[in-house]
Amino acid sequence: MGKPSKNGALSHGAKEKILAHIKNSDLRVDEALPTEATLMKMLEVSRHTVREALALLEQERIVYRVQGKGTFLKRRPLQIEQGLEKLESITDIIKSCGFIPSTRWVGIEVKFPTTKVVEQLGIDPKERVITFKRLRLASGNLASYCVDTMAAGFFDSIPQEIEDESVFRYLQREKNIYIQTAVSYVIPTAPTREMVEDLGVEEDQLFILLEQLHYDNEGRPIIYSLDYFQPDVIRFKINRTR
Amino acid sequence: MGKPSKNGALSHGAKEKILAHIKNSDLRVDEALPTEATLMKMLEVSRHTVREALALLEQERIVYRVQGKGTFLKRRPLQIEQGLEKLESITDIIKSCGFIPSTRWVGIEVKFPTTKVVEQLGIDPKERVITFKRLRLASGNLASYCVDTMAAGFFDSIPQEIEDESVFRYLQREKNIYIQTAVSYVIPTAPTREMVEDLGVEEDQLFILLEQLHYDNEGRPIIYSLDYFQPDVIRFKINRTR
DNA sequence: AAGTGGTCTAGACCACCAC
DNA sequence: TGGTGGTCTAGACCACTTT
Repeated sequence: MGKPSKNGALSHGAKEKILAHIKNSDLRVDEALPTEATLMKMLEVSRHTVREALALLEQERIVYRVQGKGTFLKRRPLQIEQGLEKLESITDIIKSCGFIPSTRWVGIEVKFPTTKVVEQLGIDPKERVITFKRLRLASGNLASYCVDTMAAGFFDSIPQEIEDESVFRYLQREKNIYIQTAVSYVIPTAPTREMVEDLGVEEDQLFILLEQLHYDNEGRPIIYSLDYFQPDVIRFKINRTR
Repeated sequence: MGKPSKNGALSHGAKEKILAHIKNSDLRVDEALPTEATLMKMLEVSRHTVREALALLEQERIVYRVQGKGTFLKRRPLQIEQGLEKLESITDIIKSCGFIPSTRWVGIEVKFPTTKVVEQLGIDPKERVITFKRLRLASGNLASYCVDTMAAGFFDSIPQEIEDESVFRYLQREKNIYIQTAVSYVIPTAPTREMVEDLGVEEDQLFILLEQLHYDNEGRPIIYSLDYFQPDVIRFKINRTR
């Protein structure tokens, strides 16, 4: 019981048990959780493990802790919706909005990179890049137009495989590259000529352009993307913290 | 030396020493830091403290860790600019963009709340709210138009005091309320009629509207605000993480 | 097999809060 | 003064990577 078993299993399990306790005991907002000493006995783990579990709950904004007083249930618990600060594939964003994601391919191009792409991805100008242009649909409605560019070397062949799958998942599965962070610029914009002419978008429809550079867990730039979102369909939320 | 002294001093100090070591030893990107065992000896602290320090450096995206291999210097270290996911007062945002912040007051109103405000702030419809309307300037240029609404009870008198000071700092100093988080919606928008007529804004200028609800550290909603930003002046960046 | 980071235990003292 | 969370030490075993 007290032995360390799998990686992280104990503190994660402790967190879940504390969550269950919160629900079972019908704890209200701003009421105190059991003390750390109590939780040690309840869960039969060390104080360190209890504190790890509480740290997880604090990170998820479910509780707050006050030195000398105790640990308390935070307001609006379990309503923590993901915001833009959380990096998700667009596939997942659409899913979590309650829609069914689908993709309409506009085109795949393999060519030499523009200077902008060379600068952003830090690759050799003589190395080819691959560009995906896709429309992302949420339950059939246009949600966004996405242009993703990365080194062509990531794809051994023209990928029939990605069909409707997230590029994130493809890179992790096939290339063991984990996209961890992105730096995004938010730009309000009117649709490009290409979008009006080829995609039949209204000219006076406002879009949000996310210009993004995606990095893996070691900090290497991997994907440069331009995503034009229709704010009527996808509502942009950001959880900001000091 | 080995005694716990002030709160967090040791692990924080250890972090700073590791940072200094990174600079002194001219460590390059993707090169390994000293192992945890080595750092224990170097810094004369326990492994737990070393790991706390490394966890801080990892959170700040300065290093990454790989089980079984080591801890490595991340790419683009120390280039971590703040993005929108970091909640700052607009005063501070403008400062950190390298501009000199100033404020032009448009008006202060004390009145009964609209239903939207009642719902958002969760206050009594019979309780008065105070609304600040301000233009925020960055080195003289219009950066944003801000409409902030909160319970009038936070202000004992009509505040001459806030003059050019951030509302955040006022609330902390006078009311011991620490604004910790905000939930923001990003909406691309054309200027309102009020902005065109009263403030002389161009009609075809696109704005980003941030509709925000600010919470204190215990999760209580405190400020409801509408901020219209001119994206030409303030560039919106978000650091996204999985 | 050796070395590295990941997790867990047991025990200690400190800083802050309420009584 | 006693209780609470915050930090630190010492020691152990586990999981993953490299030799």
